[in-house]
Amino acid sequence: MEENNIYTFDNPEFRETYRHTVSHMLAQAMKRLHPEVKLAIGPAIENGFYYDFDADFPITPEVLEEVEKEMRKIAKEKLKLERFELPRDQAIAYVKEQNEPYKVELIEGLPEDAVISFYKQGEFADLCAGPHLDSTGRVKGNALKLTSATGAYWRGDSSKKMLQRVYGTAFQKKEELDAYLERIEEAKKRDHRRLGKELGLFTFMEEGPGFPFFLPKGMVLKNKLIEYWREAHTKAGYVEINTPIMLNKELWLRSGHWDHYKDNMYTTTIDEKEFALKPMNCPGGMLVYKSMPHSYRDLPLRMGELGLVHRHELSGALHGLMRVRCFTQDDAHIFMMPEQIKDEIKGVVELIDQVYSLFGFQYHIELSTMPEDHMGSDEDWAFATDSLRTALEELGRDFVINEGDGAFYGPKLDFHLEDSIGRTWQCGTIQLDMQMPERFDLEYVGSDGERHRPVMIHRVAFGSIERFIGILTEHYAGAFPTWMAPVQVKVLPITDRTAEYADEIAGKLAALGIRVETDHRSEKVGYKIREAQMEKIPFMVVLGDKEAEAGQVAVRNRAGQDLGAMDFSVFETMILEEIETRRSK
RNA sequence: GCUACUGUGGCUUAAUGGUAAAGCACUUCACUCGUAAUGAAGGGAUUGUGAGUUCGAUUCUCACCAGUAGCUCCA
Repeated sequence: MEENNIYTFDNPEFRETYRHTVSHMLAQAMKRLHPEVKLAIGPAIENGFYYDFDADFPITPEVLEEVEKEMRKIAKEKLKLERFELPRDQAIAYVKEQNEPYKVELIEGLPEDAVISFYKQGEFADLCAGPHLDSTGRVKGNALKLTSATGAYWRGDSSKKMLQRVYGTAFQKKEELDAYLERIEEAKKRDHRRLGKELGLFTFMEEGPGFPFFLPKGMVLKNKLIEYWREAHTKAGYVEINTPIMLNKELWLRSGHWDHYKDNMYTTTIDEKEFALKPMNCPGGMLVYKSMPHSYRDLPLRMGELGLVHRHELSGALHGLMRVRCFTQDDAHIFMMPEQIKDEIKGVVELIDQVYSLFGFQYHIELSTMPEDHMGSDEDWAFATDSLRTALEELGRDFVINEGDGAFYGPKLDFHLEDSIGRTWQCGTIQLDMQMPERFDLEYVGSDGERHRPVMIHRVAFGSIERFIGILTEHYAGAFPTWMAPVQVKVLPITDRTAEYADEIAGKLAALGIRVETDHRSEKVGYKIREAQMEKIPFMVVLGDKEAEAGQVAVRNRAGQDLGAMDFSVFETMILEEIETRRSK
């Protein structure tokens, strides 16, 4: 409009500057009310900002409220933000004088010749590279909110002191803040933990923290996903195996897990020998490969396994189905000759894309490179990493690089899906592994009659079936497509006179393999519809005297549309077509 | 694991230093009804577990267990 629109939240840089300034106001307000609190850092983040404090009292919701009030006051004071610079040693002296040890540490981490900038607003000045708004008066006091206070390690290092992090968000208009808070509330309604309970999909018990219990309806989801998985993988030329969930220590020593992953493994002693529950499926797969000789003609050998793995995750990391201590990986190990790597990787990327597309998911790919704790030579890592990168480039796929985040045995491509409140979860992964075949001394006989070492890809598409179900639940807000819906049709007789006819229709549907329930309670049809609706059942079949007489069915879908009375055969064709094509809308 | 918080019938919530209230769900009865809640009656909790303070605790304190938010870590 009259002003240049670079000063609106449509401009990400301005949004960041604005929220960064608000985070300084947060620090200023905190210092005014609690001068003894030490300041750490306070950046703008995705949906707001935070500031880390070292306070010797808990920052409770009451404290947040007071601080928030003070922040509004600071906005009203319209304090000018002024930048000033100091040479490094003077800067250190300055923050020492202010008694801010974390700031001292920050500056000491900067180069000798650095010029250090500060921003001053009223009585408060903070170390900062900027940029900032020119005045706290630009900040809309009633459109800012401190949302929570939690712990966070200094410099993200769990061996360092835990500070208290205050999260907040800020907008230019109160309506924008309200809309944002509303969105968060809406997202909570589709939280898979809540829906999982409401819809009777799965549950957790105190007796098994982090170990999900699947209820009959959740089991349908799991089985339908597996059914689809088998179908897609058979078509893509995979075979399937199954290996034990518990194997002896020697195997885990050999695979390297005992040295690199033991902290996360459940171990036990049987007949004075140590065993471990598998945290990954690969070693079992290696043994299967080794159990028979292989020719180059058999390669690539794509060996799938729905493997149940156990990992002792930290208690604080558990999160519904998204982060559990035992889960089913839709794993596969592909053994091949080095020249087959690129094409195989492309094939897997396309298979994963096909799976995610079925559900209409948005996702992004990350390429994770060599971590500090790793096995194998730098050359092997470079070759493997390059194969992954080239495959993606040839497919024209975008990806981001995640430096040093690979598995200890190889680099990987990770596929990340978004949940209902915008958090991303790693699901699919493709890991190139040049160590495991070496460790297990895997071989194939080449066209030259000589023995050669195969290369291996380790990959998952769903990632964890449990996590995938969690994400699907949020994605569909519990209204699963008909092909996987735990109950596909609910038959609702209007009066007892049509009870028998309802049973007949339900019987016909069941005979077609359709998951059907009948509501025989003596309630009004409106009530029965309401319940079926809340259970998010795709189709309701309402049966009254009219339908019974005409031998028809009156169909209603969960979108609230009354599709009217139709012959059973018409409904049958419609629903079967929807199921067979796995239509998601 | 760390920091903070939470824990009341199946679910959602209320209340109090003097042994718990409501709605939904459930059971029964009546009603036999046309596309998002018919009415009535009834059963069901020793307030996560253990210990302490107290004449008395579900309420206060401590420990443990589980969960929530985030950090660290990860599919």
